[in-house]
Amino acid sequence: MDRVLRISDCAKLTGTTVRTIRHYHHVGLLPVPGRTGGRREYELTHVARVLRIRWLADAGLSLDSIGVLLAEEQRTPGPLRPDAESLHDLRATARSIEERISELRAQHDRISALIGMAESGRGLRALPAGIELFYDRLVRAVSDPEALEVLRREQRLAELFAQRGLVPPRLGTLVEQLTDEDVALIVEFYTRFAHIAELDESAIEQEYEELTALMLDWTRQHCELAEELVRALPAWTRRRAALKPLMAFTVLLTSDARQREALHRLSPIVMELIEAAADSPAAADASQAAEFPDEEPI
Amino acid sequence: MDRVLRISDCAKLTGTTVRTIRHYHHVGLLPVPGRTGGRREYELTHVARVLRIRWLADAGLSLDSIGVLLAEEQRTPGPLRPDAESLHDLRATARSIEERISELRAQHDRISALIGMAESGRGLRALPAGIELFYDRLVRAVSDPEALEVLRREQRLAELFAQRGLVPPRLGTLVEQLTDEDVALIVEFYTRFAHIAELDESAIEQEYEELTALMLDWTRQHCELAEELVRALPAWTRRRAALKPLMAFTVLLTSDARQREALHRLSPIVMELIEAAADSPAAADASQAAEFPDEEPI
DNA sequence: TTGCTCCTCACGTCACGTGAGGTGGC
DNA sequence: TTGCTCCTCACGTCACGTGAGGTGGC
Repeated sequence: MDRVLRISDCAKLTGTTVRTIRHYHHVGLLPVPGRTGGRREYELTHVARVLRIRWLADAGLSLDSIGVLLAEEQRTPGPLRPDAESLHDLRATARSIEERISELRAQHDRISALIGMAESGRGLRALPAGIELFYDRLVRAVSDPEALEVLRREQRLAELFAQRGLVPPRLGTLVEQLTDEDVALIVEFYTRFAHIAELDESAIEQEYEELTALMLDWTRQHCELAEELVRALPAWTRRRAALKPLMAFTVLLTSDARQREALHRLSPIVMELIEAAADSPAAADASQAAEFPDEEPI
Repeated sequence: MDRVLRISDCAKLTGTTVRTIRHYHHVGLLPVPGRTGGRREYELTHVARVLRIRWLADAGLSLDSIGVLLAEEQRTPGPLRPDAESLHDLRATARSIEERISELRAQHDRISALIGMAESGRGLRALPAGIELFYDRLVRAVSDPEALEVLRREQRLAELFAQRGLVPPRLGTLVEQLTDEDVALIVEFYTRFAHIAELDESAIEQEYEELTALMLDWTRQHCELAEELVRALPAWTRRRAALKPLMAFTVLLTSDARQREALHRLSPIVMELIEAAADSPAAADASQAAEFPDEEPI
């Protein structure tokens, strides 16, 4: 008198598909019922089992974990009582769900920014708008063509760094605080850097020192802003070791041998400045780090 | 003088792996550079291309979408300017990320509940605690062994329904409002239902009608609570068509033919009551629906 | 006889990870 | 000579979806 349940009935009653039922057979989660004329005949126990599987799967558990959990069921009927190992597994799964959610949130932030840029017709740029504007300011202030070329090259490099996630949005608002005086100084720096190759061998050593002094002076005079700029960087880029690959990258974009040499001379100074700023007491606040989380080093 | 970039350099500079670089070659996203002695020699263009790919991938775009987007780049150098189709694709991707996030949030809610139950030693149950307690109340109030059996069976059924997500937590708090008087009425109902098979053929028709009257009376006297109970159900279960498979399920658990017949007689009444409550003006508020979203019908 | 459901392989999904087995440069 | 990196297949991942090709019951 009992109506026979076919696989399609089982699927409908459990809100799944025929293929899902077969898959659970395949991975050994669901016993294969007896068959008549080749057709499987399901019973209520199968339906109940599938519902349990789906219930746990809807909580994000893998079929493997479900298998372990339901194996314990065999020994103790009634409500599932996960052992210590399964409880650990549940917690691990919960954590990985949380991680996945925050990854997806980060993705959503990024794609929303992309959509915003596409809609505004600005085109997709990795650099924050504030930094783009800052480069525009510099370009307007530069008269020397060689310096302009160096500047353009550096902007391309900055775009590449930004694509790697090394340029947090905060940096864009910070550079807007720079005065015309600051800009003039930076332009002077770029111009002298661009022409370093034309100097006599004897004058170059002197020029290195003067360029270094220029940087140190500015940093000393704008101590707070400089520290804020450094602290806006992702934490791992502030460590000396991490800057090495970044430098390698920069050097790759610089074809002139003298300019490369200059970079090799100047970079230790920059690193020292950054380390000093990063080690200052105010740098220890965790809020910045949370706002722009670390990524793996290059 | 230019240092040759090996595939490992390219991977390091872009923060990826050698395998990832090769994969991008394989799917045609990244041109394969020339080789010397079998080794590929990468240039800055390759590095820049990989960085762009990673940048977009980190925003959640598929490699296919990235391919389309970067194909537009060929025609117009400089910043990417997605056409209407790509913009549409960006929006679709953003939406699917949002959907995925809310799925994962639902999963997290469920697994958190499971962990809570496991920690409290209660065992994993799909039924809200309030409903478990309600069944305990009923069990204590029942003296008839046959009625107890029907009750136990119904609780098992409720657990299965709960695993399918048909029993929102809200229902648990609602049933706590039921008085001892209500419980007595429900116990009477179960007891008479359990003994329906023992009646004469002639008396059965009368019993059906009296059981129906019992239900209708209670519903009329507790109009508000009854409506709230119905509205707590997921929206799709409140439609007449959706209840059919649920009934099929219930009948499956009922082996006694007379009880089945009773179910077939009583179920249209229940459906009418539910439909009436669902159609009442107060039922149109969307907040309930959002709190417990619809799932696909069985 | 025509649909319908059922059956068993078996490949596809998405973005790579992970060996397997072999070669070239220091 | 020993590591190290490079190369090219090719299978594995996770939970099924989607045909392919064939059979049994109404």
